[in-house]
Amino acid sequence: MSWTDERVETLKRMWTEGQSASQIAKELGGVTRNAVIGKVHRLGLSNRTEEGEAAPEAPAAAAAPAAAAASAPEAPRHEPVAAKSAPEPEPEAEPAPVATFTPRRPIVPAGQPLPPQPSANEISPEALASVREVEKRARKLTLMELTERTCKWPIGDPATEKFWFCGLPSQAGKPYCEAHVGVAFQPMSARRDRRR
DNA sequence: CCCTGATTCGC
DNA sequence: GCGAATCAGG
Repeated sequence: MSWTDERVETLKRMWTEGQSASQIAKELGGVTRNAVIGKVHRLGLSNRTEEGEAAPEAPAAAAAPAAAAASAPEAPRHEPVAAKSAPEPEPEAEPAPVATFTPRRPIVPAGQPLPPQPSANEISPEALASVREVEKRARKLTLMELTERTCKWPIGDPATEKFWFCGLPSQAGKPYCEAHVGVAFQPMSARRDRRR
């Protein structure tokens, strides 16, 4: 493969959009991410900041909204957590900062469709027990250690040091490990004849 | 371990 | 010019 005008154009467009080198390489085909990065440098566009602009813009406050937009178009409303002792798993509440930060309107590969959002939050005793057991063995990953195959269930209070992500192997295509999938995705039947 | 971009250097 | 190998890092 060679760098035809068309391929270079695609490269420029995607790079400007904030796509990663590997994503661009995948899109183009026939090249590795190294080739893409090399080309990017030769083209002199390694600096992704727009021309002229001297505004590096701090991503500080933007993190949460960005994550929400990327992974959960409809962020579920949280019930105020009753007791601090029991971090009360939210029904499929995406941890706010989960999405990887990428600049410039990246085209998010589209995660899994969000499961139905149960309004009630009733969890089977078995599932709860399983979760408690699993959370003892949590890998306690930090945000940046999360990958597509690690459980992203948040554990603890984000406002304190005692906060981490489960990190156990996630179910294929799911954001959580088996135990947390069990509490995050509840079949209607499980909640059916429960009353509060 | 998964990923990111940056750099080097033989081709 | 090209890009694999390597480096540095989250």
